[in-house]
Amino acid sequence: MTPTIKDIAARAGISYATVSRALNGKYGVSPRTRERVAAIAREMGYRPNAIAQGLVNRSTKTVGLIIPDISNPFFPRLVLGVEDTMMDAGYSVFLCNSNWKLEREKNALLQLSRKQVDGILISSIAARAEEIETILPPRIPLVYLSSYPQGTARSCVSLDNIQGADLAVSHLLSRGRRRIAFIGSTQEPHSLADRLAGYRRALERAGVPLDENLIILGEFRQQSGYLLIRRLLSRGILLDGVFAENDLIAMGAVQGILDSGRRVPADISVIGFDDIPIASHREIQLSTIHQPKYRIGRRAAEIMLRLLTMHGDSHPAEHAALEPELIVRRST
Amino acid sequence: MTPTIKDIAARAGISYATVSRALNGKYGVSPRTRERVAAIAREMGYRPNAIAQGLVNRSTKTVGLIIPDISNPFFPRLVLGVEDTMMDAGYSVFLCNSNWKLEREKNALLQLSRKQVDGILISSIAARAEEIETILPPRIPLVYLSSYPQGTARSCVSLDNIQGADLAVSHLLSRGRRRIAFIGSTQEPHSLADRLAGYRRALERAGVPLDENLIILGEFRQQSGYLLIRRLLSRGILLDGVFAENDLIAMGAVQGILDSGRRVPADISVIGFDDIPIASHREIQLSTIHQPKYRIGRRAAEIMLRLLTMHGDSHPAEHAALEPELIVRRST
DNA sequence: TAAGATTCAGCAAACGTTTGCAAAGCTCCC
DNA sequence: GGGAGCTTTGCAAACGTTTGCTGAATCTTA
Repeated sequence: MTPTIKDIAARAGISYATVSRALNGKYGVSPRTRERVAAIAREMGYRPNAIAQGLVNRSTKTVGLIIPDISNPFFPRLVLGVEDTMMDAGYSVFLCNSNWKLEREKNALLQLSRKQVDGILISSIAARAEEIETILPPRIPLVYLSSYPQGTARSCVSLDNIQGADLAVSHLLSRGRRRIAFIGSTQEPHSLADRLAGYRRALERAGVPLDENLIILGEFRQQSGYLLIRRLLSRGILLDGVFAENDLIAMGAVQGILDSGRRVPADISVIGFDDIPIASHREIQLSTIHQPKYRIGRRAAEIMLRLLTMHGDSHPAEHAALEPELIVRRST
Repeated sequence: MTPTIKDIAARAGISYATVSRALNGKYGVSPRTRERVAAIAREMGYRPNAIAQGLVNRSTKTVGLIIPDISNPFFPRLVLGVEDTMMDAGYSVFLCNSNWKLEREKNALLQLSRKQVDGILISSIAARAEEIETILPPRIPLVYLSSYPQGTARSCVSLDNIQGADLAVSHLLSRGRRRIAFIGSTQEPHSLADRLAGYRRALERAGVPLDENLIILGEFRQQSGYLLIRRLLSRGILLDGVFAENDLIAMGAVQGILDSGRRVPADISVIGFDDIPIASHREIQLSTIHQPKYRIGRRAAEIMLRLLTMHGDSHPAEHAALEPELIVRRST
């Protein structure tokens, strides 16, 4: 059995309350006993039981991080950003993958609240805040990152998606493209809405008429981009540009375009979103909107830490909207 | 405040012991009170406090997962495999990134043991088992995945690295290559040793003399592969094949070779290891040794679950060595 | 109807900590 | 030498559960 505070107390011939105080550097312990306790603790290989501490302190030094899918290349650096900063602050993080399912997201929220996490960071796929926030006790710190539901009063860290989409589409327009398809995913309703809004805004500002036939939706996967663009092209619909809601879709679209005998970017320019690592690869060179994934994670974690230390006094929600950045590469 | 078992008891006018038994389906509660308790619990939105349960049950339904770097494309699917299966079994998982540093790995181990995790899965960079196993209380279930230290008596799930390297190098030999460089990383000593052993074995069997100048080491990064191969080529060392310890290095090597004016695979064939997602991309087409990352994760988690339910009675270590699979693509 | 068996519920201890309060010991000064 | 005032320590409750033991109530059976 691993030694407890009582074992140390017994060995030192003092009460375990004193041991606790000595170990925690609390006021009211003589330097002599403090040292003695420290020595014995070291010798016995004592490790504080964080569960017991959590029970009495009502704080577990633990947060939950919910994302759709760690194997999607957008998320690893986001997660790393969170993990690094939380770790540095002495917190552990529970990672939960929702697999793009609201049910699993809710379930993760439930499990995390049972586990008494001190806070939750979530890249949510929920469309509306009530869908998930009602699951949680109202005072638990919650920070959205990268994607958040409509109508939330909680802190968010994300890119300005409207602006980003606008940037992407404007770039295509500046390349003389006029028939620009939008290929998106229904998996993240709120991101979709924003990026679609940016798409519309850019077209409108340029005076290019919107063609609803050019808007098609699937999933955030390469396969999806491939199939959707092929279907579009095979229906004989004219287009000279594609704005994909993420890079995976964009890459699939590029393949689909090539496979249908057209050239990229000569015939059709393609731009994605996210700037996942592979997009910059020499053989791929996908134009895209850069998202500073690690920074988003770090920033969200920093906000979380602030909420955590504020210890309940008024939660002024912080909405950090990072600036999107256009990355022009070979595909446009 | 979230309601506790006592609040329910008060509301139902019974002792909280009975509530506990009712909620847990324990023997000795009449159907009537059982139902009443369930109803009240539901109505009050009761959530069992897993921390309190953990304290008395001495089990937290939580495991730790330590990997070097989630942003390395090898790990996400591994992590997903673990997370999915542990989640299904009702466990939560703490994710820790060691950033390839032994110190951080040890620190994660320490934190996890403080947090009273029921078990630990680790993709360790430690060279020898003592370096890390001495940190842990001896009875805690520990499973290595993908990479493990020398001299451990714990369960492991990994590819047969020697066999995999042999396969890769034999493939290059079968393509008529005789001057085959090995580009590896010092970051995982044990994997390195095995893959180097496989490299040697294949050469020896083919009667091809080993040239120590062809063995160079750096890190598991693309950049590293690029720089190392360029250095090699610029020194005028002849070679017609490269076996890289992982795909990232291999991809860097391919770039380096191209940039120095040689062709792949015409002048120099390149094969990697891992089969990360990008390796199969149409524009990349890297030959490699496939690692079933998700399956490794799942398998390790399954072993963990078995250890967890065996509840301490004799830990027969299980060493699962999965079969490597050669994937031939354009780079060879 | 009474004794024995069975069902149901409550008491209290335990898990490993932290911490408010009280007691004990010491120093110091008059 | 006797308090005052301070420092050091201990006692015990608390955090939210689970569970062994005991007792009360109910049911069986002869």
